[in-house]
Amino acid sequence: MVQSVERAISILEVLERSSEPLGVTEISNRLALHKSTTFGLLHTLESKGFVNQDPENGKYKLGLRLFEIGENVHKRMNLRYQARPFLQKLVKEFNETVHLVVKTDNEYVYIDKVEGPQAIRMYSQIGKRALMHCTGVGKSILAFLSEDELEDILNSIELTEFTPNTITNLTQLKDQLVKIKKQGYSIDDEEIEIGLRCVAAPIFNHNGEAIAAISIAGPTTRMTYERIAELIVPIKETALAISSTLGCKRR
Amino acid sequence: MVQSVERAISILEVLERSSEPLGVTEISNRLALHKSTTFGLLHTLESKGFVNQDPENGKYKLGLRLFEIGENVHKRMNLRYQARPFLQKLVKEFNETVHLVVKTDNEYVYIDKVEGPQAIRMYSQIGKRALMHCTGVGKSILAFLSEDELEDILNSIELTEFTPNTITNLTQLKDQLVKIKKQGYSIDDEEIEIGLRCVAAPIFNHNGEAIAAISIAGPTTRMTYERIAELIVPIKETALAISSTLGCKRR
DNA sequence: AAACGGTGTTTGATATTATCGAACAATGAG
DNA sequence: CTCATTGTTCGATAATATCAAACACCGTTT
Repeated sequence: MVQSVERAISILEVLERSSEPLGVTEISNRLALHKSTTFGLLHTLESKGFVNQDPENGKYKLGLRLFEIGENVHKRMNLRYQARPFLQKLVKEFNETVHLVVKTDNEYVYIDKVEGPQAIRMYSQIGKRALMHCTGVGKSILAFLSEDELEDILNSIELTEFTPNTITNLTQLKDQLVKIKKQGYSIDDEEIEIGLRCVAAPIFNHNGEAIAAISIAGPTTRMTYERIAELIVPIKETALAISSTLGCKRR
Repeated sequence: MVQSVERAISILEVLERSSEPLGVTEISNRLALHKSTTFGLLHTLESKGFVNQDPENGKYKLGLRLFEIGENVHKRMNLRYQARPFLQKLVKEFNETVHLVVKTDNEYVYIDKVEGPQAIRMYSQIGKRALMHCTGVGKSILAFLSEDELEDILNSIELTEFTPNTITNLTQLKDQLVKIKKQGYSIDDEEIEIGLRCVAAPIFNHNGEAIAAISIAGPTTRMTYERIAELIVPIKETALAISSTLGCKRR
């Protein structure tokens, strides 16, 4: 491990967590570094555009170059761009927030969303992780993993309870995953948050592997069971359409 | 300057430029580094999620963490999120591609776009720079800069000719900027690319400073002068609406 | 106006680390 | 099985990053 690089990245992370720009001394205090060490690291990061210093008050913030590289990372994933029109079509048709989650290693990350026009919406943040055992998208990907992969994941996550509806029993979760695999979609029935319900379906790549999922979510006042029933076919169709763009042969 | 940090960032940039994952040896060759040096740097970057190694073939690519931080940078700018619904409304209404460009230091960067449904569209890349003298967004921000700021920028850019319509004469450009300021919008009339026309308007922050711009662009076959005339009021209104969300008092 | 406190910035000695040479492990091709 | 290439490891040391000390700058207080 290269300590200097670790320190530089720690500086980026401090700035990421901070809601406002920070000065050399403040960053040094937070990371227990000498001021001149911090200054040298910042100078290097600044020369590459990773941070910017406000000439007015000398404080530092994250630079646009990170956005450029980050956007490049995202474009590389290909999925968000191809999926975007499909998400927009769903929102247009059903007026509820639609999410796209991608599976990476052992994490599921929200990489896009198109919000519905309603004032009451599901809150989520692009770039943040999706929980696997108690979200529609999480369960719909889990259901299509190989048994080995599923075991690995189930051995590594905690079935934390968020609401009385959260599935915290492993056997019950597995049973539900079997059902989800059979029906081709999953429902989050107030499992992560009381008052929030969604329906989700998995997206497959050209090898037929579940690599992502989409969901339509909303408050239970609108997301009634009747409404959910109406959404099943469209969300499955949309997930399949996206899968097709990824080269997946129709199942 | 901290050499190790420079090297680590150079690795990220090599991976950014590469269309496919790269191995340790390849990265070392491109950066003239020793393999074990490169390996140490990659190991550190990987531990922080900045790169990932494909266990199948040992090759490295940019990691999702960069996307997370990059998205955070972007959210910090506030603009893209608040502007997005306005852009979507314009696209819905006029069926042409809409762009959002933000001004940072002496650069203008595309930070969002909503593409119209038409097959023939203006090509642009999020995160890339917008030219200042020959794009609608560029000119519409230039027109509202302070004289000092404008002089600095005009002294630093080259009025490169892209088409016979590109303004390459400084006096002519200044004259047009005066006109743009008066009318509150700008037009790119096949100045950056033959066959491409757009109308743009500036966005102001709470201090009344032009910090961004939006544009509607399309091929001249659809973007006729009649069409342009129809778009002026809506794009100015939209830019003003976005400015209002940023706290700008109506001018 | 001067003093004070705090921050950003600079410089050079040296403590510490990053580098690299050598070697090994792993893998795919022949 | 052999060979070539790449990824990975390890430790000596060359080179760098670190930090102590000091300075420049700026806003606040007296």
